[in-house]
Amino acid sequence: MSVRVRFAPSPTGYLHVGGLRTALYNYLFARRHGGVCILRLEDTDRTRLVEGAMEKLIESLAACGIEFDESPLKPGNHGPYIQSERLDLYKTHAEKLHQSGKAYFAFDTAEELQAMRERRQEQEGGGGYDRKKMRNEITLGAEATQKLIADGADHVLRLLVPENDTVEFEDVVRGRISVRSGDIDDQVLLKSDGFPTYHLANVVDDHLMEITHIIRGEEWLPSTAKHILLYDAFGWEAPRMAHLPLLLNPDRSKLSKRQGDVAVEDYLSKGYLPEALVNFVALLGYNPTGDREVYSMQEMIDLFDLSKVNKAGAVFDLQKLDWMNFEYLKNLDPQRAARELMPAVRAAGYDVDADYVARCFALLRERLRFTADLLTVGDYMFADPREFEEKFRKKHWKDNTAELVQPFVEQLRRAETFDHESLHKLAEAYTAEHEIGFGKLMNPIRLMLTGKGAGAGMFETMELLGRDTCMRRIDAFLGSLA
RNA sequence: GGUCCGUUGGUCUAGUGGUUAGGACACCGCUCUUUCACAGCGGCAGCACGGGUUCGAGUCCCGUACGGACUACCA
Repeated sequence: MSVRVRFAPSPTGYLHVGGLRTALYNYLFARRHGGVCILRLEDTDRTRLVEGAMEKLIESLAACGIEFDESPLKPGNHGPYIQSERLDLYKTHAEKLHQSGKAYFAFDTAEELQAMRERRQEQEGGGGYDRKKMRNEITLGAEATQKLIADGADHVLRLLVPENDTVEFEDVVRGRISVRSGDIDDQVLLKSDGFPTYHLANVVDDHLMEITHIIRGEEWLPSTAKHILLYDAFGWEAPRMAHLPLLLNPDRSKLSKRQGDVAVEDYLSKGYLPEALVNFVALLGYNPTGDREVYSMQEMIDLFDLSKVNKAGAVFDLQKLDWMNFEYLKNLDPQRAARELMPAVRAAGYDVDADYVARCFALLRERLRFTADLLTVGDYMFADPREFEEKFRKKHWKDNTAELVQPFVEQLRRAETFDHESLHKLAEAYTAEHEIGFGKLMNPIRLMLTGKGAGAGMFETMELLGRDTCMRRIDAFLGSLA
């Protein structure tokens, strides 16, 4: 049987980084095994609909290189792929469950349920839905139940959980898990608005869509027993389960908005490269080899092994993300960087072309954290410096510096060629002749040309800037001293 | 409270009975050097605890502690 997996987010309006990892593992697993990866939208909560959420989700996923074989935008043979368009399916399956005596109707109000919970908490130290004491098909009988429904009473359908049973299943990452059925609540399957709950919709869809492996976050582990019960009730075989460890805040609680960014789009708009984010997130709770950190998508696919996924949650460490991003930044194609930078370059009013920006990026990339830093870290590549760092100036510009540098400046003005190699030779000859250290000459030049004490090699910088710009800046600086 | 799950340096991890417990981030130091970076080299630091099983346990079993998730007509 060929592998079919799905990523099934609810449309909250953004893609959570934890969701990104879940989607990624599903994608990797499918690709690794020549299977199919499906995107299904779980929008059964009508109170939490967000406009345009699906498009955003798909966009973020696509930006990270995750594409689906079947999705709402690319239907296959198992559609529809949006749960709100599958209501009839849930209804007919719920009916089957009711007819076979595996589920029953209930009429309790929210207040009654609340009161019941408080009572059980106090008197019995907890417990789920008390089916023998509440208003439902079991206490009321079939006839009264039918009449109530016919009269239009609000009702839900609940799963009749067997009393003395043990639910067991094998999780790919956690091994055998077993739960006593007595500890499982009579879960609501159909809500009073006619929509299914997650549990029903999920099970019905996974079966109908012929999902072979459910790969999802650990927060679903406690619900899985309920789902197994549902598969049993339908007489279906359950897919293989794999519950991924949670992504954690630094304080080891579940990764949340309160403690930082959780949306993929937040990271992308801050300038993290999607490849880096994906690589980073892939290694949270998993490492295919243990002695490497950087993997291309193809390598991750080739090496992916679900059984190697860790059991413990992993802290989302921004410092390591930064490092990972830098690893990708160092190898980023300068032309691509330039392309992404051009709008900002134009907006800043700099009259340079993409090729120049690309060369600047190649020169300065090792001093950037994000691509966009080029415009600040390397501002002097685009405009003459207006300010000169006081500390650097004090340290490298002494009373006799102008005098010492003057002849070299004239050599620069007349130099036959202005490429970095000949400039380097020129400077070497000059410092040798005047018996001064290299820094004595180059630091003042750096100051005059860039205004700051941090930057790429001076000769490469000068070559890129060009002679006219260099001389203009030097003359301006020297002129301002008088 | 109950149920379930987890626990290798500060963080991410490799490790499936015999290793001087490996790698990475961060941190510290050194080297390189025209600045800042990069790079290279070195250092700090770990198997939660207690019992078993075994000739031998980070690895297997039990317990304890700690942590987390779940406990909705949300997903």
